[in-house]
Amino acid sequence: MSAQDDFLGAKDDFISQWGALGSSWGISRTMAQVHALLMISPEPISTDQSMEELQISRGNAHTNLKELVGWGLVKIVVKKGERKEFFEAEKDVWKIFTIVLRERKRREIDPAIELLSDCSERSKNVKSAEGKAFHKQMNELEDFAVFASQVGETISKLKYGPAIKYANKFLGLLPKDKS
Amino acid sequence: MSAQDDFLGAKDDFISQWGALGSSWGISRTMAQVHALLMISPEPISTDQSMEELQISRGNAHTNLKELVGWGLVKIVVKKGERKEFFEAEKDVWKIFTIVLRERKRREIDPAIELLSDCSERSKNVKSAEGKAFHKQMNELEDFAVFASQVGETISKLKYGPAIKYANKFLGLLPKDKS
DNA sequence: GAGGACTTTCAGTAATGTTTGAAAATATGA
DNA sequence: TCATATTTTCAAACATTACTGAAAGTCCTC
Repeated sequence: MSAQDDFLGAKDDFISQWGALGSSWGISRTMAQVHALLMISPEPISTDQSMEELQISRGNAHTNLKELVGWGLVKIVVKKGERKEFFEAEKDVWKIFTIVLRERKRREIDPAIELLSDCSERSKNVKSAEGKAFHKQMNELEDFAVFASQVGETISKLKYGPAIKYANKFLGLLPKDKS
Repeated sequence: MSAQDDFLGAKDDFISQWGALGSSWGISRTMAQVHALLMISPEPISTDQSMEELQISRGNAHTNLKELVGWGLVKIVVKKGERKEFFEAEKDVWKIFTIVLRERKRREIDPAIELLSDCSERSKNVKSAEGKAFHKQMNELEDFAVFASQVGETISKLKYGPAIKYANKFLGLLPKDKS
């Protein structure tokens, strides 16, 4: 068993399990696998190469590659002399994180704020106990969502260095675990 | 159109849309709806009441209520003189957040760390360019995942007050937007 | 220990989400 | 312009997940 074989096995495991993890996020299994493949490929790869490596159909490869481009996680590169499009993933982990953070804020937190603010508004004059409890809960959820949104916004604008610096300061502020 | 009617409409919208949002997280639509229902109910509610309000089957109501109990988001309460079980959701928004944070860390980040660490190990001696790129990427992802795990751990242990205090200090550190 | 109130399970069904493959559209170069 | 390489679309097939309803299980109470 050579080191190269170890690596090839690890590569397959990474792609397959990254896919499984992706689906516990909101991302489809295949999209996560395509992303995994691109993330560990030193060279940009084509639709046909993805099809080959992941054993998926052209339509599937195409859709998922374009969706990743839509997320901003992957860029299209055109090699000179070639007609095909090639795809290259962002590899910097902090950049990947901020992209995903921004995208999920936009897709999940922002609509939640809208919902909560609307529900709060529509229940502000209600008299029943049930209604008052509802109004209060809507307000509290909205306040939290707005707060989370601001924190997300702030973090996504940071560079890696400052982020780590703040985080370490923050982590250090807590009492040490005395185990 | 009375204030009470406004509220009833808002309540239905909240339940239905909270469900839709839930499914963009890893949570099933119905589980999120049950959670929404419990979160806005001033009184604990029974399986039959959930079935009635959400128009779902007994089995479905039962499974989702118990799953919420499993997450720690809902508690079973027994009313004296009653044989039925009633269910009551945690309403404190910060507590809900820390419970979800901990649970998702356990389900998503921890397994990722294991995967990445394993892949890093198995590719440490490889010589090819592709293999070296893989090893590097695994290390960087692992470092980040461990870091995220620690931040999550720390936040989930905070009380709401200190969390807000730190966050405001943090938010204030960034240059103001000059628009 | 029988009867009823309630909970739990699960096989079958329904609903939803994903993938395929082939055809249509588009782009490229001679 | 045409032939061909490539991308894009999408209806139908497939896979996965969620839900139902009824039956089995549990736990009281008399």
